[in-house]
Amino acid sequence: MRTSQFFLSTLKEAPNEAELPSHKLMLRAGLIKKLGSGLYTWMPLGLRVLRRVEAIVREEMNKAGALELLMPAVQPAELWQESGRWAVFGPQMLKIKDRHERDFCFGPTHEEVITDIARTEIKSYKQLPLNFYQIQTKFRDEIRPRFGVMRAREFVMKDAYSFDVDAAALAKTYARMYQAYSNVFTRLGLQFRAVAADTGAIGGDGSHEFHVLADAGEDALAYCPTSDFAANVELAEAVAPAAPRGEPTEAMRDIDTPKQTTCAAVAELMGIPLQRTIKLIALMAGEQFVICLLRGDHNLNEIKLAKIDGMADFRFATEEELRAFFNCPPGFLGPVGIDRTRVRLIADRSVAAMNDFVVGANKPKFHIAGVNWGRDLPEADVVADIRNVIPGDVSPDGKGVLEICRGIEVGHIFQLRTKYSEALNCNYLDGEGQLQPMEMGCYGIGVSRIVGAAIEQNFDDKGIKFSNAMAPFSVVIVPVGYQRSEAVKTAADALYAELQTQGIDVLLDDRNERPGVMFADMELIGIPHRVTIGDKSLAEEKVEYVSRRDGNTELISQTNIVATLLGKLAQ
RNA sequence: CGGCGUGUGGCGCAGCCUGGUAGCGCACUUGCUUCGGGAGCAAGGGGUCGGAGGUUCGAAUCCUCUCACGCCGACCA
Repeated sequence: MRTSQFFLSTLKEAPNEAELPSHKLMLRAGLIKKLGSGLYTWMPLGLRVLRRVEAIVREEMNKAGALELLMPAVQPAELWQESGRWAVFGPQMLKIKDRHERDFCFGPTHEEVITDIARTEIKSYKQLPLNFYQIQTKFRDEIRPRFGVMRAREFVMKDAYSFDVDAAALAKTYARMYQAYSNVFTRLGLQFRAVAADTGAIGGDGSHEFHVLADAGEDALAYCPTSDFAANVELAEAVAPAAPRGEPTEAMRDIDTPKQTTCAAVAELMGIPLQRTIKLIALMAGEQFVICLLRGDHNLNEIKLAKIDGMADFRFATEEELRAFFNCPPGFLGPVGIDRTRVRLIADRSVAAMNDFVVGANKPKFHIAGVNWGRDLPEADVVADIRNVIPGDVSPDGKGVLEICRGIEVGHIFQLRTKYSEALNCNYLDGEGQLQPMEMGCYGIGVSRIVGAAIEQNFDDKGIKFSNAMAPFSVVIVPVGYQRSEAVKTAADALYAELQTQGIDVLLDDRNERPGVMFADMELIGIPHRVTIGDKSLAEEKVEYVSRRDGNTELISQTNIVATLLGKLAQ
């Protein structure tokens, strides 16, 4: 492609709607253009990137035995009413009516449609297993669209749905998808991690999220650098302290804390580590007043808490409820001297193992130090893991210490089991002629989100650094003086033609621009390999090669440049 | 949904407080010069100031309503 025949629209300044580097760069490079909140046009340059991601996803899905189809983006309400999700999905679903006032939605996902296909098409175990996928535009009316294509309302997703005869067969399909996903992200040249994800009501170890590692990620991940453990922070187990609780060594005493209403402030005043303080969180579970105790440096994990018996439906106590129970303002609350018949006390495992700790005194402007279980207050009613892990915690697999990083979720694989097949009567006949619900799995990849995530992970002050696999063009030829020097024009045209016959996606910048403009544009849009052709080096029958990724420059003879580029692209 | 903020040529902004000819940089067009890191000079084109209503002799500017967009939040005392 010649730039004179293409459409480039680069900007020096980013529109101020963008916050994240990737979002700014995508707008500046002219990859996308915003139409409305969460709605983006993929401009010709950006579409080339999107298509390359799609192509890799498609190849790996096909290789894993999945079959591509394409379902309607608009779906009738009846199917969703049948599965019960018409009401459940809520305002995230864009609902529309046709001219007959019949209800439809713009598909936020396709479980219902695919299950309908399966239940009418698949009758026998002999037809299984099957795995269908599509690359489709979805619409989810996000509460707050942001970060450009990373959290858009309309987006491109690859979604696959598998059907197996039983759980064991599903597990095999699942493992194959796990491998396919790893292949996709590896081929795209991304740093990623597969992490165990929350399986919600279905349970089991049947779900993994694939995250591209980036500081701007919306999810916090806990991982162990010395093993392969990785999990969403909400899900990672905080291992119980190995050492037994120490004996009391201090006497209980009041501490004057006139203004210290937080653990951190109290610890600072006393000159002690935050780890010796305990914070109290008051909740209501139905009519039951509940107190949770956490170490000062820990945070409550509501997902873990909700899994404790009787805590499925809890809420935070109001300030009135707090005052009614403690007769004390927030900021000085503690578990000592309270009426334990009226409260359920849940202690985190780390709290249960503490001695000589500091808590609120239940009177304004005072805390108590030197507090000990058994001696100063009865043991907790429940001891459980109710906190988020923090860096430095022991890894649940015992093979090291946890680190926390941030990630952008770009893939999610899930063993649905029979949730939808039972709801929608999606059954097959087994070898004994018995009707069985199909075992389903679903597997998503955020195709358009990947483009944003990849840029978030690979950019510098000049612009985007695309990998060979994702770049809109693999090589750009920048002739210096294309319109003035016959030698330059001849050499550039010859190289351009040769690279094209080699099947390389090459861009020839034949604009009558100054070199600086061409360099800056090509760096901004992230073409990984640049060949500069000018009179000076041509005199020695050489051209200049520059790598966008590391900035290295080499002078290469004209006879070797094609081979050199082929080598770079094969890496 | 709640809080805050922003809407002025394609992009980035000033002007608004204190009402009186709509401005700057980038981009765009033409000419000349320049030509290996976002050129210089000169001459141009392009804006119902988000929309509606109101106050006023006069509104980008003041008032009311509305729409769009953005940021933060929806949690721990």
